[in-house]
Amino acid sequence: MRLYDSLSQEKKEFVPRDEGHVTMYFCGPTVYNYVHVGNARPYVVSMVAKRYFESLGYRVTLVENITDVDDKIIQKANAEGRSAAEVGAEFAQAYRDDTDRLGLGRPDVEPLATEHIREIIDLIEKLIESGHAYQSGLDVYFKVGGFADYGKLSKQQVAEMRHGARVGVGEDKADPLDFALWKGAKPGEPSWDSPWGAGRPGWHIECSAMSIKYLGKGFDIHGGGRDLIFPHHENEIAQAEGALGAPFVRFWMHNGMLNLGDEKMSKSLGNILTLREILDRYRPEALVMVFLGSHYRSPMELNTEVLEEAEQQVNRLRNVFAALADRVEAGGGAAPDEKTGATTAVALLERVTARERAFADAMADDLNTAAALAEIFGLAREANAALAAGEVDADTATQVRAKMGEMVHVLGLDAVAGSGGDIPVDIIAMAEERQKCRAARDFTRADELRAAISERGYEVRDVPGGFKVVAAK
RNA sequence: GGCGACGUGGCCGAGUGGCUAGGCACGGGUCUGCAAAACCCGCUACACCGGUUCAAUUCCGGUCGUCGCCUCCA
Repeated sequence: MRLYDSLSQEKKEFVPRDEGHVTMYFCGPTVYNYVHVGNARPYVVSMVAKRYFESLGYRVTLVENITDVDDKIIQKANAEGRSAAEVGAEFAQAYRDDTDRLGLGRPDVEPLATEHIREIIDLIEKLIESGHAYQSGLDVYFKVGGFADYGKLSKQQVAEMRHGARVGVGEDKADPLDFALWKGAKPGEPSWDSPWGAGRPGWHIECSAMSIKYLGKGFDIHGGGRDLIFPHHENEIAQAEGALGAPFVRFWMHNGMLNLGDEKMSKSLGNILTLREILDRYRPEALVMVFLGSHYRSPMELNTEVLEEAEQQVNRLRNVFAALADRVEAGGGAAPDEKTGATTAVALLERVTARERAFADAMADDLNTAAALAEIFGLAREANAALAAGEVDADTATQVRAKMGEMVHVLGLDAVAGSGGDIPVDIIAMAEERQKCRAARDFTRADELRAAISERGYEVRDVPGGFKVVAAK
């Protein structure tokens, strides 16, 4: 496959460092509150990438950190009279709960900064020994001027950056561009013992320390939002390569930002910004669908329109899976056909093969999920058409369903292939009652029953020889 | 000011030097007691101005506009 690397700014052929094993690290959220819906994008991108690599037969180790110590967490804790650890733990769990609802599974490792203080201190010591860092008062800073490649990821000129650089209060840096590796403890702050006294790690160092710990030097893919390119990832490179004396990462993968500026969203729904709120209003797979609909590197709109549209797209895929399942359940062969005859099922399987290939090509081209998704929709139309024509036998339906199931699985849309859950018996009873009314041509009563079923969140459809009840949403 | 991305049909959004993206919405039809689902048909675009080319939405230059980053925001 070919993967875009933000450092070289080009698509490159992706071959893992270790044969058969892909190593990935993504920057997760800082948990000072419920996560913003924007935090869901790198999570979804990384999980889909993992699934894709797995579909190619690779073993994948995906590490995604959770930053549970930083200024905002401390601020919130102090404002609420709680400990920073308590606030961090609460929202780290909320983050896991929220992303769990997306149904994509969990990264292989989700390290917390506070549980890796030892590794962080070790890395800082290495940087001091190699002359890349220095102690100043109770703080330790990285010496940017001593790292020749500084700026290579963000394409910034060090001299230019120096113009606008600010130095915060209480900081005593040799160069305004130097950044904190270790911050001496101030009153009311959580701290850990270190060779430089009690303090806490700077933001960037945890990712260098933890990614190296779990994935080693020169691992395959390091990802996160574009906005992290500078300073976060630039600094990670400086720290890691300064300490390792070797390349840190092989591919830098950055997802585009979400555009939430749509006034309709804020007007009608009151500024939905947290992932939690979105998931309370829309099916999780609809949000995943929205993410898949645009390329991961592109900026993306997120508003009520696109979410509602995605709900429709989810319905469409659900329907075709349900139709295939029904065909399988019905069993038997295809209805004899006048023109196309027995070859139609074969033709459909050929379409499946062609679509699978196009799907694979799209994903192999820098994870083009939008194009891959188009293949699934195309196949949905073809399968529906063949089903409607009665040209699909149960065996073919089984195969088509399995192949489509594999495709939606790679994209993390397993939910659309599911049975949709059991229909409550009383709903079934109402639908049966309705059938009797229809048979008796009591359409008024039949329509009342359908309305009642609809109010319970289900939809009854008349199909040849009976009826079908589906969850409305 | 510096770095980077981007301007596609009613909306979202892929992609390409000449060949239908896809979805949603909309209109017409088939089916149907009604409806839904599904299928068929229609809707055919590429900011603007130059240039290169037999041919540009697709390459090059410029203009206008939008967005992200430029010290701690995915």
